[in-house]
Amino acid sequence: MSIELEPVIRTSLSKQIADQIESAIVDGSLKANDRLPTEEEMTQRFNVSRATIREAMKRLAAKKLIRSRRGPAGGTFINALNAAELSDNLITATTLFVSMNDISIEEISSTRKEMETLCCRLACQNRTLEDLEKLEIALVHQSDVHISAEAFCAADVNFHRTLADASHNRMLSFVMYCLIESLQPVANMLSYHFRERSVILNQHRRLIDAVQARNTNLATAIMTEQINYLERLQQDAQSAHANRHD
Amino acid sequence: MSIELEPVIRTSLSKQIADQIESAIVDGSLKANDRLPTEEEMTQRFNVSRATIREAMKRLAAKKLIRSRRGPAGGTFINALNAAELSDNLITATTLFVSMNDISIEEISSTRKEMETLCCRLACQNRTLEDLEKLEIALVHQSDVHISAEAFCAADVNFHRTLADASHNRMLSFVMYCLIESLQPVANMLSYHFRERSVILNQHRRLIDAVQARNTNLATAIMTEQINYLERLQQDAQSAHANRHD
DNA sequence: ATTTTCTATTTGTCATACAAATATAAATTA
DNA sequence: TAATTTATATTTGTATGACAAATAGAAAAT
Repeated sequence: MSIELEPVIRTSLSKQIADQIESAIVDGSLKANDRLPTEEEMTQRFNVSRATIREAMKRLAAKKLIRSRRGPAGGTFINALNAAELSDNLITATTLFVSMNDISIEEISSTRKEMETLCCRLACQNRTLEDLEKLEIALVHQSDVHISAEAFCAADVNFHRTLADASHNRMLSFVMYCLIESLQPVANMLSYHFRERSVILNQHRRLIDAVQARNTNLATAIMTEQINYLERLQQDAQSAHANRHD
Repeated sequence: MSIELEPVIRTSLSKQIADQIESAIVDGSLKANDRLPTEEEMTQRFNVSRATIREAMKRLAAKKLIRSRRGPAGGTFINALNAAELSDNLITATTLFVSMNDISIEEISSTRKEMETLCCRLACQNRTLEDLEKLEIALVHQSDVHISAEAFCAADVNFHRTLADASHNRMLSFVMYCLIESLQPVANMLSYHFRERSVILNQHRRLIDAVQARNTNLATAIMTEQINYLERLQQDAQSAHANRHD
């Protein structure tokens, strides 16, 4: 027989259920802090076992779309997602993308350069006194000579995030979080050396001043200088590493 | 008694297991297409029930980190993640971010404008003949007058993605996927009207020609024109909507 | 009035069984 | 012999039932 049979799509029940609920969240029929039915109720509603319901819930929990609590007033609730939580997801995804697809330093670096200079332009335009204060605080933290390499890196991420926030464009901030994190391995490497630390700190000092003065050209120039500097350092480290293996 | 007791952190077992495996993927100890032990083996390895292992697996599956297949040569495998699959995750996150945080049209639009013009610049520099062919095909699909509004939107997303890919910067492509999708509701709205469709199609036509001629200024100008056009349309629609409720 | 205890509810985990898919080996057929 | 079919073992998918742990609110005791 040569009848063309539709290939039966067999998606697991837990995925189907998770997808249904996710759609309901995205299209707004389920709102933040809404409570889902209990697992027991859902077994009846969807006519599947509790194990299946639970697997569906874990799928949603992995995306931070829901949270669960035990007890009488407990249950499963839709999460209100802020930028920090969501960017967590983005960062894992971006990190994996970079490592699994062999994205070159140049690709990351050039994208980041363009976007960070965009942040600088907007920060010069839109920065408030509060933004300047936050940048100063971030720089003070990063300037502490006693902090570990990890702490220096975290402080560096924080400085760049603060700068992104000063653009007063939340969409841009959101996207920047990925990129800042993606170039972090470099900073991680170099922060062991105090000489490189001071170069970075000096650039950040001048960057704040330029943003304060709303000097866009100067600010973008300093940012470009920093990212070029980081790119060069990483390339040097890579070629040194390659030579060791010859 | 006033002893300071460490608050016992009680993370669910399934989350702990999922996190362990995710770390192993991120740090490279688990590579693409590696096979995880069978669920039965993992119950023994982690000393938990199979249900718990399965909940952990579903958490990873939700992030597309693993895939599973039944049967003797089946099992659970680490996924090789390409941009398209990962951007799926990003798009949900971005869509939720935009809807839950009331990100304004201006914020999305200005970010997209900057980044799409960046794509144009790089596309003019780096485009190959293959890229041009792909853009032509994308435009042909979008030009079909018989397609539905949804299909027109999908074709529009495809065109902009193809343009992003023509930049030959995969990091940039990756980030662009979020933004293209974020402005999609607008396109969705206007694609019902054939007059607006033809405006978009005309802009795309000129865009391809400009990229082919490597005319950066012209390409970026057309892109800016399109995004401004979309922004204006959405603002008009919003104010019309607001007036209805006065 | 305050504290303690009880109780009911809900998620978290475990154990076992069977269904469904599927690759490989074995048996059958042309 | 070669191709096809059938059996078999393996692995994930689903169902069921039970109990543990957390916890909010009611009831009881102080």
